[in-house]
Amino acid sequence: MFIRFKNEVESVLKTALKDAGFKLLPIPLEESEHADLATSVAFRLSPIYKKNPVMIAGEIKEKIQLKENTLIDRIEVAGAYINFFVGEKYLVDTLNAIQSDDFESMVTNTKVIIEHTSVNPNGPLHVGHIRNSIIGDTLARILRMAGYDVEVQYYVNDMGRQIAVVSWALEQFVFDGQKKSDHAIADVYIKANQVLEESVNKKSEINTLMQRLEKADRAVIQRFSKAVQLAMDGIRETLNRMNIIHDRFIEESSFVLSGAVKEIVEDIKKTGRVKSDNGALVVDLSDFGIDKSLVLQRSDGTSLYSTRDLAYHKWKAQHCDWMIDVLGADHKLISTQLKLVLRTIGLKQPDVIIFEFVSLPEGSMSTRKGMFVSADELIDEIEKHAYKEVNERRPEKSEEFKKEVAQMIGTAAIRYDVIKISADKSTVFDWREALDFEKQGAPFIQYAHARACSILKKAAEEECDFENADVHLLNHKNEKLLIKKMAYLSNVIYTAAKELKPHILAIYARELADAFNQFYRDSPVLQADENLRRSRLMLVRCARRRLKTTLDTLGMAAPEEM
RNA sequence: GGGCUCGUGGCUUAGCCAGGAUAUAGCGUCGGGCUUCUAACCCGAAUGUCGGGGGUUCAACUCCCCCCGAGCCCGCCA
Repeated sequence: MFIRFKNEVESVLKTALKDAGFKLLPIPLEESEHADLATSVAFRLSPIYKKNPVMIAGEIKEKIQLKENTLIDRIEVAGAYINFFVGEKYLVDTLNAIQSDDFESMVTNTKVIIEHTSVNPNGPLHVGHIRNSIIGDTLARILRMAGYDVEVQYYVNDMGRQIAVVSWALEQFVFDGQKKSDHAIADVYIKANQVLEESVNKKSEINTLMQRLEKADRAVIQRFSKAVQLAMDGIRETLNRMNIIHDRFIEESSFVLSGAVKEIVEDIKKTGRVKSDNGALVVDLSDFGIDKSLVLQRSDGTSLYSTRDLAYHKWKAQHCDWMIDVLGADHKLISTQLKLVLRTIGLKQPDVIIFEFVSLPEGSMSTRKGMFVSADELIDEIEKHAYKEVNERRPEKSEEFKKEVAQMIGTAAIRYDVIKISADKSTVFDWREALDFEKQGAPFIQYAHARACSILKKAAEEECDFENADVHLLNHKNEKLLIKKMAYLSNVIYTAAKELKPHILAIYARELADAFNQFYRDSPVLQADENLRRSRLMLVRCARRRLKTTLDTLGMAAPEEM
């Protein structure tokens, strides 16, 4: 509903500006505590017309003509600001829209392929990787909510050097079948790297494996695929625990086997940018200000990650309208190179979301060195802590209930802590911080939802008929603020989708829960007189829906009781 | 050495791209609130040279330049 209000303000302002004889310029609109929407456009016009901005604001206000059925209730000039306020109609329309499940989606028929996580299958996901997964998954949910047709893909690296090392390692060391398979893979991978670091001969065994693979050697393909499967099974399980969903897993090798990699190398050669450098093929991008040329092919003829990634992106470009990749900060240069190459061969380029690194207090994480905190470890720990919390608060409940709730708030807490931080901030993983349930995180939001559910459950069935609920009775300050906050959701979804910034939804969720808690404190529902009680019940139902939608979009469970 | 990103109360953090009304919130600290729909809640207080310096502007956390600090990257790894 807020979007509609904003559009109306924009539209009447534009007309008023013209009618007052001012030049049209982009109208700055801001939300502030002084108004539902304010503009400082008079300040901008002031130097152009050499006129007092306060006078300009007055002149513009005079010319504003409200249409029928408008959401704008009143307009005030304060200093040089023009302030717009919503009225009762806005509140009524908002509740009606929520009642009829009418979410303003704004996009249709746009196919988006979003790729995220795509971690090498050489070990389990660690706490750095899940930043990628959580950003990607949340964004996918936001885009869907905004009306896009979204397909989420995991690009499986099943033929890089690291996988060659894993497949080699499986034959050198004992694989611990008792362990979760991705963790067991990491064990042998770490050992193999220790050995390889000291032995040149063994390194050449890896090279031989890579060459045989590129030539589609059956036995080698089998070996690699077995190694990849073991790791991927474990990775999928972890993703599943965190409610992270991929629609498709695309194997890197498929682009080599199908000939797509050879094809794209030819495409790129046609641009005249490809040179031979000591037998390797490199692409020159210096005219774009990138001094580092991109290596397409090793001197032994095998392809590289970037080459196969180019083939993958060509395929994606042909199958969607918008590509989004979520990548770690180490991919900044390579993703820029990839985009430029795609551009030179006339293909669509992806929007790349770069997230900065998560490191440990001891330094950066490395699967190869065995320096990491796995996502499984974190989930196990947080669920243990969550269980303790539930057990303290609801000792009377069943074991099953406690476990289920612990699980719901545990993974949500992880997701919230990760998503609330802007992607371009690097962070340091801290156990104490990660397991802290006192802060206003996911459980705070989930608790507001549970409170709403509890009220609704206690109200008798027949009372939940809201045909006759009178919205006009909801005139307490906090009731209005709650409705306004609910009206704002579509705007948050839209902005988060457009700017690819999922963290703003996390912040909104906390504000929405906060607004509900304010209402909860001041407006008793079940004890209120009949008509007021019905109105407030309806408000609770709407709030519950909004909280649930918000939690769903953040990939967090919405417990009815906790 | 070069490139990209970040630097906001003790700690974590929003706002910066599209400059404007007293700089956002959480944790922690201090004080208060459960006979009332779940206190995983609520209310109040203290705490800021928005890394430093210059510049642009009527107006700078926001834009430009320089410096300092941190992270990431800099061809045949991914």
